[in-house]
Amino acid sequence: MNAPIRVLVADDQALLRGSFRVLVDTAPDLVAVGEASTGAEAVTLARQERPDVVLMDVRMPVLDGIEATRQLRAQAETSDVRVLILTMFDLDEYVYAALRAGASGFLLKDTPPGDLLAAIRVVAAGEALLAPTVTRRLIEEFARRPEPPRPVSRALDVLTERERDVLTLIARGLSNAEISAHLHLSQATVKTHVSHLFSKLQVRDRAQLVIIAYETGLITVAG
Amino acid sequence: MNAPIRVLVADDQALLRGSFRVLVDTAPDLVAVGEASTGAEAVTLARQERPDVVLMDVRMPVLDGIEATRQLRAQAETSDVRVLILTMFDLDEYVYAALRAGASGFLLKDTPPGDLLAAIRVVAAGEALLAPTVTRRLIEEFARRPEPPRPVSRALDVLTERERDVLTLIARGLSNAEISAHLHLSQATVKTHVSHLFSKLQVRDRAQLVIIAYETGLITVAG
DNA sequence: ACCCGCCTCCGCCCGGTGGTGGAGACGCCG
DNA sequence: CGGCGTCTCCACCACCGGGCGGAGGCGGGT
Repeated sequence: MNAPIRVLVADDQALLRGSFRVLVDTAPDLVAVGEASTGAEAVTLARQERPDVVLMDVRMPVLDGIEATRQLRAQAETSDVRVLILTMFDLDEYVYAALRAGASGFLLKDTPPGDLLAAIRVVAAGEALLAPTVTRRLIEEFARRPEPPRPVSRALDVLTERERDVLTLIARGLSNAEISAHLHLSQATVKTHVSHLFSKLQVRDRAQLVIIAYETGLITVAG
Repeated sequence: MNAPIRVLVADDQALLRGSFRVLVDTAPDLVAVGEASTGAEAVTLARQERPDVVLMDVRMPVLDGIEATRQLRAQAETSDVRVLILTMFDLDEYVYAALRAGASGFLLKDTPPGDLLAAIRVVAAGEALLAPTVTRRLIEEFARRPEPPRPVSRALDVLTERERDVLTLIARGLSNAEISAHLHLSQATVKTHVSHLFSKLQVRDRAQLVIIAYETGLITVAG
């Protein structure tokens, strides 16, 4: 059998800390290697005890669980530690911040003991696990966010190649004169293309063209 | 006791379909209400049988599970159906596409029977559930999305509140006249604000203001 | 050969945009 | 109180931007 999974419990409530410790030690393949009552303590203890998993409360004095997670994951010595966040409240801010801080899991404190132990094993194995409500909202957030299949082509494939060139430069902030120089065209030609862009894209002025360029993904913010 | 959870099984392999059906019917609170061997079949059957949960394979003839999910979630009559994706492979493309299509869960076919039944109950309750490996990668993907690190204030905090108002409307494509109407100002005032924006932000025209609005995050693409 | 779409260019007109300079009202603060 | 910043408004002017109509070359498709 493999070495037991080393678990560190960080929570400012002694009672909860104790019961988690007992729970962990009832499992033959898990061993509690320490308790911390603040985030700072958790970080230093983790350096000494080298746990595989830290059960971390969100709300703790001195250093909250989110920030403690961030520090653990950022420091070379402890960056292989998996953090399982345990909280009373599954508030969005907590969840997103925790996941970004590098947590591998997010469970509510009313999780059945057996599930919690299973979660520790999952997290120790390098996988991740979330409470169902958290999963749902993460999915919603994910689905709502970044639609890579931008309707780029959808809206812009009516344009000719040249028109797309001009649109791109407009979206870079160039004037008609600058575009004509840039593409070795006369200003008249540029104006023609611009007019075609207006009618094809159903807009009024170049400012609205810039909007379309961003909204369709022809231009991206970081670019 | 509540009414049993109605489950529809969609998979092109008859053997698998059958065993899932048997499994579902062993649970007293679950009832299998139909089987579909294609995505199209799943969609039409879901309209008749009104299941609470559809167990959906990704790879199916005629209409794949992703697209079938999208159709189920899009149609008013079946949009309250929860879809639980079951697949052999937890490929990234499948996962992301499925979640965006509106799936409430994503499990591998080697999931223990008990876990699968539990997952069906979770999904039927309106929550969500993912296989641990899927969860891990969703979190990574989510964390990698570099949250709007608002350089907004950095560049735009030299602006007065009113100027930001005007900038926002410019970035929506409004003309000076429209802005004046929108903010109950005279066009002269709007022009003043716009001029201030030009000098403060070191740009030449409103098209370039739109660019800045997007680049600083004052305006975001999804909005 | 013919048509059609794209790219290129031209002239004319005019209106919104943008530059400059100034002014009054209000609230804040030393 | 007297400055200071913000918000509001005005007038004048120049020019770029945009609408409109027209035209020629060029390549692809029927």
